[in-house]
Amino acid sequence: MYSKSGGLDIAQKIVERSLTTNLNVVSFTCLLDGYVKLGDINPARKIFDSLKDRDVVAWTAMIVGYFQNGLNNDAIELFQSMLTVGPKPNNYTLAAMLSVSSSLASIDHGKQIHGVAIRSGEESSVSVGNALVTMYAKGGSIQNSRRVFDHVSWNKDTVSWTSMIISLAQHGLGEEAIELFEKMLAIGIKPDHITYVGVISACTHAGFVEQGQNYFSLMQNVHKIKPTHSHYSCMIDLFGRAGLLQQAHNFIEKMPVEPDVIAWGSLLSSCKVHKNVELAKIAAERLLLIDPENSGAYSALANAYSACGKWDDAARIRRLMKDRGVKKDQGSSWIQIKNKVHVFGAEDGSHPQKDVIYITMAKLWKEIKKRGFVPDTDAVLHDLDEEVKDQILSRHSEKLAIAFGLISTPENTTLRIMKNLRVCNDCHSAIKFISKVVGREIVVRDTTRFHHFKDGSCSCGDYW
DNA sequence: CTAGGGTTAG
Repeated sequence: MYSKSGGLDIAQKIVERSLTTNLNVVSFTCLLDGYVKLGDINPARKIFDSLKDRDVVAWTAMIVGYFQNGLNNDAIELFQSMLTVGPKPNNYTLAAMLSVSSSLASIDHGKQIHGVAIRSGEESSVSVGNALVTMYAKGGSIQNSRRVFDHVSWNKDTVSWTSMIISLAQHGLGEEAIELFEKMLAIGIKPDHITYVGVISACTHAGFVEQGQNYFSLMQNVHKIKPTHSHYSCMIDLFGRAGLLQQAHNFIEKMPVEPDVIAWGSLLSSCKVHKNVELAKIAAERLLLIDPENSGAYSALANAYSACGKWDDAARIRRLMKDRGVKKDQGSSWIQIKNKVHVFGAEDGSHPQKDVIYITMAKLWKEIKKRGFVPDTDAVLHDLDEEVKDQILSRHSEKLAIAFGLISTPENTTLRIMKNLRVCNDCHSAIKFISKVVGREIVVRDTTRFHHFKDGSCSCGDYW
């Protein structure tokens, strides 16, 4: 029965357990956890429901199970019933719930869990502290991350330092991230392979190519960490974003492991930024060999062609993509106003206040163009009239979310926007202007990082 | 038996 899909391990675990303990909560929680690891959440829940004496570990295992299988709402629901009818959450439970919070649209939930952690005296537990640092950073407040890191009295370990370094890097504070890494080394905390992913990526986003290379050597020679695919990809990204495409290409061709999707994807996106069609073709072809379903490869390749006006080639790629049935993910942005999350797609006409939103955006669009903003019509993938392109750009989801935020909040309020994809070039430039025109701070969360727009510039220093 | 940190892209 357990012979397939790794089930043998579970069976073995149970047998071992039942030899050393009585066959009760512990063994069943072990079984529950086994199902969770296989992604079989329903049988896991059945076991949980059938348990008579659920202890804190069983509750936590079930909550974690939901989280790891992407079922945030179920995790939250179960945690809430744990608070009323279950045992007191421990540091494992709270750390897991903070991870759940990190992936939500609003920071409020995370703050509530922080409150629970303080009241139960778990704030200074390492795992809770680490999760707090990440939760606040992903929620947009790097200040709060730093506050936890610096002022909560706790025994910080490698994960703590790594979390803070990565958080700083994601907020465009590459120099501070590197400073912190140096401090970490100075006081004798050992970096591990993930620390180095963060450090090299910090160098990448700060444009420190040479320093990134030095750290890559340090990692191998001093800390004896063997580079993984992640590190090689980080290095390609380091060269590529800096525009050193030849170096990036050399690196990928001669690195000692087979380049993966991320490696080629990274090179491809750099080719797009620096408009190198020839290399983009090579990268995209190699990428599609490994992963023919990769919508990003088609889009990026089409994008590279569009960027230099090769419309026919761009159209050919889009057709190929369609023929192969590969779907492009739709971009969407959302903003929380009071207790409601408002979601926008590109050219979204579904919001009840769409008219006011469009009018607001049109006004802003005019105003920022007057101040020198030039729409990046190259970013539009089709061969259309400039005027139509212009309108498509002005209705990207993040711009609509911002327009809505502006009319729904008092002056000077910081706007916090979330987006499911990377912010496009045009939006990035437009939002800089908007922040200046309306005198507001606008924080936009990408899939992976933060942009703090203020007074006409962005924290990423346009290096993202 | 339960926990915390990750690089590309759309």
